Amino acid sequence: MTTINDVAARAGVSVSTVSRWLSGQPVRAAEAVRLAVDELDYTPNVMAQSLKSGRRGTIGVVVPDISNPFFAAVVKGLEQASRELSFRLLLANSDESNEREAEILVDLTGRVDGFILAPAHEQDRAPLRLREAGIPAVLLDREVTGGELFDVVVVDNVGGAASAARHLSSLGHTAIAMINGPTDTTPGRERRSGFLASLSEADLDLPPEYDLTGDFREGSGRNLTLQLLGLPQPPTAIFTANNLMTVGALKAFQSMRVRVPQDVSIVGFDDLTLGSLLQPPLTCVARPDVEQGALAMRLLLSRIADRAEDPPRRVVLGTCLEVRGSTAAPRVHTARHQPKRAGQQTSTARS
Amino acid sequence: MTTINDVAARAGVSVSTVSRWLSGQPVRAAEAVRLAVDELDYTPNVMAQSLKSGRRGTIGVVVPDISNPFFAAVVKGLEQASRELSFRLLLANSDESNEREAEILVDLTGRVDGFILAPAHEQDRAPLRLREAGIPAVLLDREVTGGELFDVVVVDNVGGAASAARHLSSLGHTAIAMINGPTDTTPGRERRSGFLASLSEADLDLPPEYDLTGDFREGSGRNLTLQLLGLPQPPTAIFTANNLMTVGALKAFQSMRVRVPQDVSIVGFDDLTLGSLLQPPLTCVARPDVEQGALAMRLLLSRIADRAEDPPRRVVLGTCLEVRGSTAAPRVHTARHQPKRAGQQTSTARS
DNA sequence: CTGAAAGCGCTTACAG
DNA sequence: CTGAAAGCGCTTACAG
Repeated sequence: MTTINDVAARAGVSVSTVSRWLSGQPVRAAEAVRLAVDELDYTPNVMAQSLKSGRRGTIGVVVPDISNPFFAAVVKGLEQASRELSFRLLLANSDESNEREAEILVDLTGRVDGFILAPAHEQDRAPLRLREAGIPAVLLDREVTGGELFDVVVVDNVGGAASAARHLSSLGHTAIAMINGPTDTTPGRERRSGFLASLSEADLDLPPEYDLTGDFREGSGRNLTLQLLGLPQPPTAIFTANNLMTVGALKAFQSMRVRVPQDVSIVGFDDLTLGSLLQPPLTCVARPDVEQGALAMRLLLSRIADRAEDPPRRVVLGTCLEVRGSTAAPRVHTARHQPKRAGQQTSTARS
Repeated sequence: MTTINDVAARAGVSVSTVSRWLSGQPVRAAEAVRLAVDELDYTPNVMAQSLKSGRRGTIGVVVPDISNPFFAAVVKGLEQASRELSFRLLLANSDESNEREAEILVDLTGRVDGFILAPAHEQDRAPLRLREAGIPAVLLDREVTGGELFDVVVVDNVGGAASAARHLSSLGHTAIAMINGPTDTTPGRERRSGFLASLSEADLDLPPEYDLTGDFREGSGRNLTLQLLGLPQPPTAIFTANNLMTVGALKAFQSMRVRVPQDVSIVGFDDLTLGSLLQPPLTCVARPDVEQGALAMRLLLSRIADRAEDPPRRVVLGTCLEVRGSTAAPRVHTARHQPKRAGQQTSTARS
């Protein structure tokens, strides 16, 4: 390992001079230093630099599920934006667990200059300690109670869910169910409230048996959909509150040979890679992902650069309802309970 | 910032003793040290520890595209396995660019104890410098010429592609096309050779107009499929060499209203999240992903732990052909050029 | 612009 | 088991 001392000796200057040259300051023996660095193939020891300067050049990124396509896209945006300003990403997966998240935070603190965090739950206390410790952090996609002092980049969950509810009710649905994420997460809480508000504007309510809570993963979307389908009065439309649960719902439909949108309409929060390729194509609430990551990273890095105690910034990104083929007007509500109409239904369905 | 000196003073011992206690060595004043650490809420400075010990506790991970679901799953496996042994992940996205990859490698060297690398191209020279520098690295999913000394975890590309070709030829297809990835990548080269070998076993060949090369991204899959569809003699079956290009092909089919499998059969390398939900469900060559990541990480960490110069290890994971609905026997080869049979075709297709 | 010197916070032989 | 001391490789006032 060649050190700054070797370079200094070779260039015939002091280590101070080499250090200055490295940091871009004007130096008389610039050429000699450059030559020595080249010949010795010298690279500064990053750990030593960090120890002295206190800068780590690294951002901690904590997401609940890196294999969720939404977060994968977010991480792509984070990586791009961080690269532009010569920062690196220390990535960790909390697996939707607040314990794991807390561990990660203490583990990474001291290795990073700041955090991008999508907390597992809104009640997580661990992120608050970041603020106390004066470590810059921006919350992404999810917030935390008591975290008013954090910079935040989120999506308009309320508006997005409301647009889904409005769409379904305007089609004439009255038996509408929701498969929501945990209400102790920001998306779960906000999508629920937006959906409910929009339903009640249409004078509809959400009976308990239609008001289901999953965990944002595929399995729960599947199981809760099966549960809905088994009801004496199944809903004619379902809103699934994120991409993975939508996938689960679609798989449940397939296994039960339920036809979309003839038997049931579905609208999901989040688009799917193959959403437009499905038969029928999926109606969904789309939103930016890569851009959200890039935005959050720029916000964090500017916060780190100008350590100014500017007031916390809050960015809310818009959603877009993509109306495709998985939603349609309901059939007469109790149709499937009227044997005399069965023939008619069937022929309609097969035409 | 409280330091080891503060703890030593408070506990009434030397810093050596505190340092020993921290590293788990037996110490007489253990209780006093523990108390001081607790009261002072002391956390060792990681940078200082690294500077002295030379250990960084971090693994560099370089993938071509983090938003590709395959690599997202791999990263999930990498993260899990690294966590088990108290290592962290410095993640970077080379964006399929070898220049970017080379930059990343020099940027991360000095910050990590080893690399997990999926090289952009097989001719990349940058990874070889890792070996020269004595930095442990395992190649994942992709290899590099001259990299025989690296540990490697790959999938049986040849066998997987061969099974796809065998499947198509056994269905009776003779006009089979391939949309491959760059042949300067391991998957591109090997999937091509496996596919070709299996075709020639069936006495089939791959004419130039059926032998297309994309870039493993969705856009190229789409464009090349459109190109195939525009041929005077379009193929009756297509093999797409990765998940993203398969998505592109499916979108091309949809936009051209080409019916699968009636008009054309498709088999893709890699399963898709919604693969089984498509209409028809996608026939594909499936393979492990999370497990591949976990395996590669364990290999690397064991290499770092026992710095033993064991001979390089090479792990080849198996694939599994999932026969679903997107492949079927071809219609009579020149059917669409025989107007007299058009009526028959149509009625068959609609039944 | 420059060099000598102190020090960032730790670990690790060394001698007890 | 323990402490004093050297040193990991750098950066940064300090005095010229």
